[in-house]
Amino acid sequence: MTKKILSNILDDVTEPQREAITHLEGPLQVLAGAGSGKTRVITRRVCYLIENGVDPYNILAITFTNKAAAEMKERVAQYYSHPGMWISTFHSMCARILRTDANIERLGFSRYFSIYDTTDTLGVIKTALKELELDPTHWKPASLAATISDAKNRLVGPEGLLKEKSGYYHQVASRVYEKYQSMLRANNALDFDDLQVKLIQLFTEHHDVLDRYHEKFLFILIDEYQDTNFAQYALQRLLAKKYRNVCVTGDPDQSIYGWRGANLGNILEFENDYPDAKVVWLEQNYRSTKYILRAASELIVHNKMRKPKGLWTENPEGKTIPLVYTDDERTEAEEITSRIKKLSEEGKKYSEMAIFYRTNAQSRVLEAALRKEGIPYFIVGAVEFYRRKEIKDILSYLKLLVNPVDQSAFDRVINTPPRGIGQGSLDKLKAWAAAEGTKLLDATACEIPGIRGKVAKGLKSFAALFSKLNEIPAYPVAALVTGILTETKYISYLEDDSGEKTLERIANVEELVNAAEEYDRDHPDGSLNDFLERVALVQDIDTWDGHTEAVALMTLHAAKGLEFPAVFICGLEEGLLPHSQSTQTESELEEERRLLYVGITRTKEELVLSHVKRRSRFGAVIPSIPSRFIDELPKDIVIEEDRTVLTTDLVREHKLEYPVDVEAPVPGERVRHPKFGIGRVVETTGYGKSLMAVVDFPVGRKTLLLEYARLERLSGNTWTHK
DNA sequence: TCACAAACGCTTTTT
DNA sequence: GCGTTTGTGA
Repeated sequence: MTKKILSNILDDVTEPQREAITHLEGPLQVLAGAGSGKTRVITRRVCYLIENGVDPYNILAITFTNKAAAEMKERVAQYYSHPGMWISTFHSMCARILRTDANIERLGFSRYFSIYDTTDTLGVIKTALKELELDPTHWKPASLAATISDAKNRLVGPEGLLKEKSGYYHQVASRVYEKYQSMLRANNALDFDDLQVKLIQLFTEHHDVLDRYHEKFLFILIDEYQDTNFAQYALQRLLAKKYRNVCVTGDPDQSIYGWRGANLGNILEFENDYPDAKVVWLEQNYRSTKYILRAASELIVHNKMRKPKGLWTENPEGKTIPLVYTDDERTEAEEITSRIKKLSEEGKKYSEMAIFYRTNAQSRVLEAALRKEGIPYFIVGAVEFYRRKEIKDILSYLKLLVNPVDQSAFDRVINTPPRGIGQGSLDKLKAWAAAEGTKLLDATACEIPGIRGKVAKGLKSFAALFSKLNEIPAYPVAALVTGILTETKYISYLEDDSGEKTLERIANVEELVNAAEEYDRDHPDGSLNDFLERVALVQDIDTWDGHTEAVALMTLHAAKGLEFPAVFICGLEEGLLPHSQSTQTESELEEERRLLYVGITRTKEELVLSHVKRRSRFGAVIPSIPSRFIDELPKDIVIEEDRTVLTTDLVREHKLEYPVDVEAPVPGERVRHPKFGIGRVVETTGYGKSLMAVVDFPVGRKTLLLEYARLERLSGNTWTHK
């Protein structure tokens, strides 16, 4: 029996794959080219470990998405049941360890901590700014959030931030950072980054805990290692320190999360960290046709910072790659749609096709075109379900029940549905609670000086509501959610709003009840806490099962790790791909190139690229320049199909509906911007409403739409733009 | 306090 | 061009 499985595992693999699968102890690095059977190698290796007597309980596998984790579980289960084996993302693993064995209590939090998403984080930062009496129009909460997140991912604290960077901005950022952290602590909440930071802190400060996990995770596998950031790298080093049985897999050419702190160096320097590491290269591609692979390879060799590799395939040559050129994004969408229809008529399923784009904003037009033709589609990462207002409202009630000091959740529900409690009364309540040392939640049941009448009644009703909700058991979750809906009359609150979204909102709330029911069914020994944690850590991609009979629409980032027989990549234009915000440094540009590389290599058989002559952006029409990456693709297999009707002259002669009434600044001219200060104009593009200027400011290079940017001319007269 | 309108700022990618 | 924030009046 055992023999049979073993032969199964090694039956259909190539020599390099076998080497990786059968490597038992010591560090291992698998450099796996796109489509080289990496997932198969990882799952087979897990099986092989179990086969050789390793207890699944002692294996930790880290994947990039929950979806990938679920798939791996399923695949391993074909061979073995794997009780006790951990397959999860970094973030889920961190949350899970922190909540176990009173671990997080050692760091001064309770195990009922809330996990804050981007929206919650932004809210806390805004409150922090208010308390520090800083102007949020000048100190952008989003930018501060990014600075803080970046620091955390490098394991730099507020003091560290102050030390490493001079300048007023970082002084302020450091203060906000500190305030933000103390507020999170008061709320018993961790943000996404904290999950990792706190676990590292726990491991560093409490060696007994780390020792325990050394003995548990004897074998560690980390996938998509090229996209790990410094904190994740530190976790890897800590966890693998004792037994060094760490296997990392990845492809430097597919590193696309540099902007999120991912460090390509982690994968490039694995051999320095572990000089005795076995290195296996997987270079045979099983996914794509020869043409597709050649297009991808010829593109990626333009990256200078890279280890060269020779990806090859025995697959057939395949079809050439059309590069469709149309007038605008609408005709582009129509062209794609009609090709999808044609493929469908030829027998391809909709679920075998995907459209990739650089920015989410591009999905709207595509969606409209698909809907018009009645083609089913699924958008990965539209407005994420769990980030919607109505869903966050209900979840906030749940969060507050689990974690009564969660102020973010409190702020959200105190007047939702409306109870006549406005900002003024809320401030009074908070001040009083702080002075009395009372919990905010308890304060709602108290007599507050200065609060009478309608507001006092509203507070009382909230207190009564909450004690009622507290009587409902926390599990099953679905019953509690239904209880909240009934007691708060949430549905009729939604119905009071006569807007167009009302029906959709109600449907969403019902969907949440379904999700809770599903959770209860799948997790008989679950808990509300666990449900909330899963919800907080869902990724867009997780909600897509891949079996639905629909065309998949997603960003190039979301496409990582997937494959489709037919792929459309649209918007191959300067400013979009590469994106205008990512062309300042060579490494940013190389990441953009890798992004297109990832997109191309998702394709099995048919690839269609497209770009347009002019595109709407910020509501204005802007002429587009073909992406520089187009020139880097092999001309004999990437064939342009010009479907444009408008001539360039028509565009130039302003036959379009917008007027030309903006006087352009001249390159070299000095200008002042209300936020960025004084800068020098580098170049101008477009005309009329779409006139833009590229300006170098002390804070960096910015592209500004002149109609909106309040640019002031420093030399000579002020020009007017109406 | 809340509803509505006007102004604003903005889009890169996400755990 | 849109969703969010801010300002105004009842």
